[in-house]
Amino acid sequence: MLSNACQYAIRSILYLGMRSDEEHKIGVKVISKELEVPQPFLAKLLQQLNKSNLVTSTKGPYGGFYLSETNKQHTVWDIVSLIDGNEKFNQCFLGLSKCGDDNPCPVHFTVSAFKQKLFQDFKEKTIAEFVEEIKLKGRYISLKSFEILKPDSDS
Amino acid sequence: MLSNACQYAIRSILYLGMRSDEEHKIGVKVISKELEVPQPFLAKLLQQLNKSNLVTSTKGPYGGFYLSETNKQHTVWDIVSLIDGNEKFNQCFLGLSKCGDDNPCPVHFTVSAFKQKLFQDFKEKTIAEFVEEIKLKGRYISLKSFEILKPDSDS
DNA sequence: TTAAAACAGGACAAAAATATCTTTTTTATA
DNA sequence: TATAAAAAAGATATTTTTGTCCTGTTTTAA
Ligand code: FES
Ligand code: FES
Repeated sequence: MLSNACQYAIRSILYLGMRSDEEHKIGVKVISKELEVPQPFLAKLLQQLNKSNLVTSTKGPYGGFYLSETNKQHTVWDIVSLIDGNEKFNQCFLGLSKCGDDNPCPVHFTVSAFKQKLFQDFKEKTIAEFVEEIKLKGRYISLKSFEILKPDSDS
Repeated sequence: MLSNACQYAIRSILYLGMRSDEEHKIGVKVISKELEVPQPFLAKLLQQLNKSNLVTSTKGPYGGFYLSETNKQHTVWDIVSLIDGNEKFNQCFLGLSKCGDDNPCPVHFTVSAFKQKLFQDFKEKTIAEFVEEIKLKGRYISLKSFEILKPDSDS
């Protein structure tokens, strides 16, 4: 449903939301290892995210990526629409040119409710809120290193 | 979510379910025009579907594709798993290697319920039942030619 | 001042998905 | 039996997505 690029982007941003701030920047190398994402590909992605103000970066020794408070006020939807385009959740599941209650395809009513819900979730919840929930309820964004993102594993 | 190929396949089969039987076969040319799907690509697809017994075909003049009664007893899931593989609805929305209630990603519980539901729908309902519903409730599988698939438009 | 660390940017490469073309086989029927 | 219509099959082409490589630029600690 989402492209690899988009999945990488979301996970990276959530990761940065969990682990970084202006005093603790994280380099591409670390992020790509932790999340098991191809490094050069991720580098490109982060560039793009940086340009669109979804992440912040600084160069030089001790440089790296982090989420500023402003960055954290963005939503997952901002990521999706940047990477995968903003028609992602308007499209018909069977590829018809128009999706709507007035000309529903055979699975429209099964799919539609869900799309709405997910869309809202993505559009309303800020990154900050997602991060909060991850910390609280324990969600995973990497399988490699379970512990780093479990609740209570952080200071 | 589904590949183009898979969407084409589902729509073609539903179309055949609506309009064809052993006495009324339909050629690739017609199907591709009606559904607005690239012809040679569809031809390949139908070959594949034929091999897997999801559609039936005969060569020669007055030949074409149709759904036998056996074909109609298959499910949409059979199509999806053939074309897109049977992991399609087991995969994590964010691309994590394992998807499950025990190690949920941040959107797992939003997505999971839906996936279950759609999966069931696709797995339980036969093509015949889908076709029935299309006829009864009026569902679209092509936008180009609305009328051909609306209820009451057929004999 | 300098060297290393890190991001930035452009060009390139590989793989997968999508689409097309050409030839062969089958078959109804004139 | 010849012919034409249609699918089957295999080879090829295009596009998109994904991934890599190399060189440059900025920053900063020593
Ligand atoms: S019309 Fe197909 S999902 Fe809405
Ligand atoms: S773990 Fe991500 S969708 Fe289930």
